[in-house]
Amino acid sequence: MAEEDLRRTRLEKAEQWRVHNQNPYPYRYERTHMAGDLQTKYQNLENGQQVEDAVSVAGRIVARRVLGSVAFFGLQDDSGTIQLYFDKKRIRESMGADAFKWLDKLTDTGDFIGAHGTIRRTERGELSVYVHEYELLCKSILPLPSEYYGLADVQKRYRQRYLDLIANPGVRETFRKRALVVREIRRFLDERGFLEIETPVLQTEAGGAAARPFTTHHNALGLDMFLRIATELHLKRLVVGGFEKVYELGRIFRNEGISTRHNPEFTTVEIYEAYSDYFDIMNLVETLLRAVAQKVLGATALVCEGNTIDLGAPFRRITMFDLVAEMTGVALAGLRDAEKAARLAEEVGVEVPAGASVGQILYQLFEEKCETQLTQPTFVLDYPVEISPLAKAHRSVPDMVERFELYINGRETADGFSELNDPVDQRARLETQASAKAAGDLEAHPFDEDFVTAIEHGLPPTGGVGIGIDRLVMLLTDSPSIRDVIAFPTLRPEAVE
RNA sequence: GGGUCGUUAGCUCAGCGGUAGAGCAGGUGACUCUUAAUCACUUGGUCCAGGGUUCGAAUCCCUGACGGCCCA
Repeated sequence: MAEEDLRRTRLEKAEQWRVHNQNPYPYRYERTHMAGDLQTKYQNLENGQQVEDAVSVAGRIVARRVLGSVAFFGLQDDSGTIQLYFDKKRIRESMGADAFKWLDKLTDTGDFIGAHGTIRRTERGELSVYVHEYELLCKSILPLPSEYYGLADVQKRYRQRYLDLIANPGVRETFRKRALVVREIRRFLDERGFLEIETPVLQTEAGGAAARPFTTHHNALGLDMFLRIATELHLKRLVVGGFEKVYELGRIFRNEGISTRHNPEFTTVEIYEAYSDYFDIMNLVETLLRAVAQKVLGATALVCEGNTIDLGAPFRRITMFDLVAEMTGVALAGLRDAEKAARLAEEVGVEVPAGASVGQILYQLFEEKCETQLTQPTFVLDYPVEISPLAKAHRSVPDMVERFELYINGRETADGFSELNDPVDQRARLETQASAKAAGDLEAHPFDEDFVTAIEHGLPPTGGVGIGIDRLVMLLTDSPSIRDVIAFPTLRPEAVE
């Protein structure tokens, strides 16, 4: 039947309720119990047994089976499902002659209903509310996806996520876990004395990461502005200002392609701690991830994409030099001759652009040959200075900085460093970035004078890290696409006629 | 951005050059313990859009839209 006809049929049913003096859109319902709690409470009730405990439940009708003088409805609420058992005789006695007929003729799956009755487990073992009285709470006028097949159309799942949530069990669970992850991270940090401070989303310079920003415009100021691509530069200003432990968990925006691992808006938590270096921060991250997994999954081992991943064991820590040497056989440590490094890279099949430095070649080897193979949690240490303009120079290795990235299941999950607090070095690094930007590098960092000024006032020794919440949730829920962990992922609008 | 696959009833899908189909949902009727209830009858289509080839196109070709997957 055409959608228009289905809608009309249901609108007529709504009208019939009005004719019978029932508002199909009433204002409230006095619910006493949740479906999931009842399932737990009466799990030992035997088939065919009933108790006289009075309950009122409310939710969406997700299944309907009317057998003539008896009816079974599946009711879904936020906590789970429970069956409603209607007996024509009983409904007639408590609600009048036509009440059972209305139930049969004027309700559909998708409607919301409230039901008051007693508890009974049917002969066939389904826990039910044996209904005395029911009340329509909302007449829906569009049909639900198939109860049996669920909703498979990927586009529809993302564009009409509410249908996905109703029809596909597991989707709700993913978003529930996401909320737990966020809550646990905040609890973990708050408990350790970190302060969450919100920093601007609208900025006149979008810095703190190598990425292209979204642009927007402030009308009253007549000013083009950018959406933030990181929270780093403002959080460090707060450390300059004397907040020694700060973090922000929130949305950032990067104007880049969309893939199973990238959404233009995504969530990170950035954490800064004064008087710490990147080793302290690695310890913090390791403890944090373990605590989150324990809270959300009840375990520190998990399975993602068929890989068993152990967050309980100490995370491996290895320098990028050593890792590249181990996985590709190319040993670049101590090498200063870029041309020789390029030849070594090409021998293992990695093409490097002309003029690339040893550091850039190292990083390229790492990206192409190592990254995706890091299944178990691995901190990769010490990055080339060229690609890390906000990290502090390495205390013992020239041309490198004290930076780590955490890889889990082949995906970058966290990025942290001993923060650069030498103002002269910081100014020079950003000047280099600004020249690259002027020369056409769209992802180069902009020069942020105000930030450099803050650093000139003195940033104590500080360690910091950013953790990708979306990727962490993907890991913990075994979701293959970032769209599975973002309720409303970015999609092109459908064509309008 | 490139390659590739997909888009047919409200949902899930078949049909792949000769009158658009099935199951579920919907409608009518039967049925007092169903579980994808069952049984009978039945309504429902811009076959993503536009162009082309053909006596004839959901089907073949081209262009476009949106999406999945792989690659960058």
